[in-house]
Amino acid sequence: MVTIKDIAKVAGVSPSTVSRVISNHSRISKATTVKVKAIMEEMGYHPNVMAKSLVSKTTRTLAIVLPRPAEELFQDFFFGELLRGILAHSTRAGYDMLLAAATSPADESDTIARLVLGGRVDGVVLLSSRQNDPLVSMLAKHDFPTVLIGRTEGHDNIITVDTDNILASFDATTHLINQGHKKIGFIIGIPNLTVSVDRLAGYHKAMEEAGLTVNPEWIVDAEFLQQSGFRAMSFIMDIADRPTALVVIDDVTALGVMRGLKELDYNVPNDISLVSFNNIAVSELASPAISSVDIGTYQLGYTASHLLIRRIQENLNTGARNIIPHRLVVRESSIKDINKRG
Amino acid sequence: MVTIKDIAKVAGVSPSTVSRVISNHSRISKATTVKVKAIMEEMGYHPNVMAKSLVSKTTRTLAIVLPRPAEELFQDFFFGELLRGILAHSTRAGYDMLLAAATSPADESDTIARLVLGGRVDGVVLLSSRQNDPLVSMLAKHDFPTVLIGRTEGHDNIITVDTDNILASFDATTHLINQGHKKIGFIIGIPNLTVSVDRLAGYHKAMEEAGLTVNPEWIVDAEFLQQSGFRAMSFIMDIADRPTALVVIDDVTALGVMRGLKELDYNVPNDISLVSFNNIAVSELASPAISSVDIGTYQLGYTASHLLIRRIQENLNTGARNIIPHRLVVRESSIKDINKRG
DNA sequence: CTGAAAGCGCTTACAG
DNA sequence: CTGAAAGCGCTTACAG
Repeated sequence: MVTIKDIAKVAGVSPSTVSRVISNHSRISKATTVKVKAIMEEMGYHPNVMAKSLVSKTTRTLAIVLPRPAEELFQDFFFGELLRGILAHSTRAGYDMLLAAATSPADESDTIARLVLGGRVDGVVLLSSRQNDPLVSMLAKHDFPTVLIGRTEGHDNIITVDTDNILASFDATTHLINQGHKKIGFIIGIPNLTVSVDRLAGYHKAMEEAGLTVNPEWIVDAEFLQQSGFRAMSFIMDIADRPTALVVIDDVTALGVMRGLKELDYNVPNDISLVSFNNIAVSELASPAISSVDIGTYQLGYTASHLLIRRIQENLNTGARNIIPHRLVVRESSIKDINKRG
Repeated sequence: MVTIKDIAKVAGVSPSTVSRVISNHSRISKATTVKVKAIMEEMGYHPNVMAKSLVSKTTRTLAIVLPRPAEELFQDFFFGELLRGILAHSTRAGYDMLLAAATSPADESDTIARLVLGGRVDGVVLLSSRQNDPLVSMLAKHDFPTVLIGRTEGHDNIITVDTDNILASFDATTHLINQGHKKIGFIIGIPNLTVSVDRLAGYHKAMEEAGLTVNPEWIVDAEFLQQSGFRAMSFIMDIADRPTALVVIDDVTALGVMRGLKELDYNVPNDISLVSFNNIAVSELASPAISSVDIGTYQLGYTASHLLIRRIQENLNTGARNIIPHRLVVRESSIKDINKRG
């Protein structure tokens, strides 16, 4: 491995000078710069990242903390799209991303502590928020640069980027109401995620404002996993007073729901209509195509990375909540009497 | 930030001793060990990762290199599942994963050079293989610990983990032949990926062994992207001598194909049968459910990580190709006359 | 414009 | 069983 000293020796200058050439220091003569750069090129010099980090106390690396059940995580295009947005910006800004997974809840804090307190990363991206997440408190306590995709309360040094999930769910529900539905169910996901809480709240709000009553049986706990979506759906169709439309927590669950409905010989949208969230690529490819709230997933990731890096570099706290706009994409699953060919 | 010196001072020992306690050195008295550990705990000591790396010349970090069009990458559950397998093992082995994306082809080599030659990572995972990939040559030249998911030729210091894609495709095609099909088409993906090349070869082999001729028009270039799958399909159905079955390069493309067929009022599997690859979660949820070759994606990732870390730690070269077995999962899309309810 | 020196936080022969 | 010293490869005041 060729070091700064080797270059210095060959170039006949001091290591300090080589270092200054590398960092484009202003007070270095054109001549030395050119000579040293040529020698670096020739000898295949590559600066040792660790040594640099040790003295600069910065790593140009961000940690992406995967929500605990990494199992489910990658089942969903959603996280892929989020990662894509994060990577797009951070790569451009010259930051590397460290993927931090945890094997167990206890292990999660240890892993983060090791990375954060061990000086391995300059900032942290949290991909989802649970209510009262101890990880968030810990990061806030250390005042460590952190961006959370979702929301949290009582930590004003944690940057958050979020969808207005209450409004998004209000919009989705209202769309179904406008289609003439009065009995609308809701398939919820992992209960303690803030996203689940908020989307459920938006649904209730829309129902209430429209003067519609909600039968508690219409609200079914599912998981993001497809199988559970299926189970949830079998359950809901057996209710005597069953809904004619469903708001589903996300697209993958919606696929499971539709699959189950089909096996039970129900037609979507005619027997039961359906709207979901995230607008992942497959929602367009499903049959029928799924109406879904596009939450600008890529944009969420991109913005998160952007705000975090600004916080790190300029110590700018972008405070409070940063909301990415959403928009409902209406497709076949929520519109009866659609023109069909053939 | 509390350092080894701070601990040493408080404990009344030398920094060397503290260091030895941390690394569980054998010749340290029980008493000192206990005392020092207590103080570390009390003062909230966390070893500086960079300093440690600088002297040990090892980082306990692996780079995952994302195939250039990261755009497409995350469109596919497949890569998510692969990542999941990689992470599962590497986390367990105490390695961190660095996600390396490249904005442009030229940039890709630079990024890797920086990470590899700058001593930032101990090993590299390549997620897919193109033919004659310069990145592979570069890594091989430096004899840098590398595992490639896919295959390559002429570099015996590159560990590879792969599916026997020729056989997998042979099996898929043969399955359709056994269902009585004689005219079978093939929807290919990105052409210069080894996986595309191999799956096409397996298809040809099966057709040939069955004494069936292939109409070149039946082989359609698509992309992994769904839209292209759709386009490819519209094209193929307009051929006079059109196929009655299709082998499709992967599940996401297959979804696009099925979507298009449905819009053109063709029934799968009755008008045209279909088999694809990867067996991602949605292939089971689609209507009809898609027959797909399960290539043990998680296992591919897990094994890749395992072999790479073994190579790093024990300098064991696992040589040649490591093949993960596959198995065809038959579902509705390739079986006519399936019993349907209702 | 450039160099000598100190130091980032750790590890590890060497000596005792 | 433990300490003093040198060193990993870099940066950055300080001095000239």
